[in-house]
Amino acid sequence: MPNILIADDHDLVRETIAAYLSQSPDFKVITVATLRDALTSLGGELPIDLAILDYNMPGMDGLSGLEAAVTQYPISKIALMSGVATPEVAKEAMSLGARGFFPKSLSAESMVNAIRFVLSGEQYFPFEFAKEQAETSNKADYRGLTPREMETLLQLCEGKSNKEIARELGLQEVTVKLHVKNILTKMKVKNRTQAALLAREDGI
Amino acid sequence: MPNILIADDHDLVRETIAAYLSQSPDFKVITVATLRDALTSLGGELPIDLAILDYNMPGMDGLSGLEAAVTQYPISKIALMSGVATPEVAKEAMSLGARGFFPKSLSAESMVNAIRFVLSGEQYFPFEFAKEQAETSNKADYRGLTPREMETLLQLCEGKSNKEIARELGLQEVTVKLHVKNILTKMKVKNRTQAALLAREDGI
DNA sequence: TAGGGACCTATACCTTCGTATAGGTAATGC
DNA sequence: GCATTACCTATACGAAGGTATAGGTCCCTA
Repeated sequence: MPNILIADDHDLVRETIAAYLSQSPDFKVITVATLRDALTSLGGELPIDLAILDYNMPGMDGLSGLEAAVTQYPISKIALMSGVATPEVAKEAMSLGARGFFPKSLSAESMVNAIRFVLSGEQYFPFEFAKEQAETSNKADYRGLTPREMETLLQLCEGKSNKEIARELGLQEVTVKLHVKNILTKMKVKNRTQAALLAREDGI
Repeated sequence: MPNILIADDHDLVRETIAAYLSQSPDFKVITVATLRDALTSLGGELPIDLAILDYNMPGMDGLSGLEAAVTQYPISKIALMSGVATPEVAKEAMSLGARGFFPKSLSAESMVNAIRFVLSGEQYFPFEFAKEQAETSNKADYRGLTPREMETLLQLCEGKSNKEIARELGLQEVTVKLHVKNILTKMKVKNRTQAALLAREDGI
């Protein structure tokens, strides 16, 4: 009977998922709330077949927590779970050696199927997720910005000055100023700081 | 038998919570994924005793979604659920008429208890949650800023100009400039935009 | 082929920001 | 008492940001 480790700092999420999985009599579920505890469990007596780590969890520090788990315990299958991570993060995780990526938008039913899939040795990466993200974020026409304005906004979000942006994009400073002005108008904000803040809130 | 509505856009979270709650034979659980659907259900045939709305969900738009639900369906009890919301948001929700606030850090067991509590007519607001947040954020000595600099930084994070900040804090503009300069130095950034961005990343 | 949109540049002007230097008050602690 | 620290203000100046107007090229489409 395969042992599954669920690591998520939200008790509610962790316990309900565990409870749901436990309905299937063919796997045993262990739960922890931090990366530290996850690593301890992976190194413990009980052999863990699959560890599902939450992307946002104390100790994860982006993907470095996942990397640590993958390198330290190559025998166990390590998967990432997240409600907020982008497809880029998911791909990065897979290339680091994760065996699966479970978005929280997955149905409970699909989750169980995906787990069986990974346990059988396959990699699970839902492409609908990648597509969905691409469609919803659709950065091309965020607030009606033109492509060039979008590039400028991205630089703005790094806190760069007009001069730096100009150098980066191969433009004159005046041109950057024009783009910035248009961005402010379209975003209905009063200055570059507010634009950067708002864009970040909207996930760029 | 009380009817409970769970509204959360993450299928995995929603369905597992529903599945967990359904283990208790004394309530019936309905689930939806958007505020729109939640409002439809609240206005439907089946009387909803308690609706639990996720704070981050299509249509919520901060707390205005909650407010809409509370005002349109005052007979049903409306509660808010979130994994990220601050105590301030929770308090605001309660003052808008929410009957409960469920952080996702709640254990599944506590969740059930809290639901019963709210169904019995009480308000549920976990104070440990508020305390925990207050301790972890410890805004007092963020990056060695003095109290006055901290106030200035907060204003900075709203994207305000020096003049606006001066008016807000009852200072001369020069004084604000001084505070801003010190903030930039202490935070090791080059301009106000980067300071605002960094402070936001650090959760203010 | 005429118009419209995205794009780039230029000149000019005013505002805001950031830095430097200097001087003053009040509270705290050795 | 004296040093330290936070705090506030002042003058001044160069750098950066934001607005306005105008003119140019490309490319797409009616």
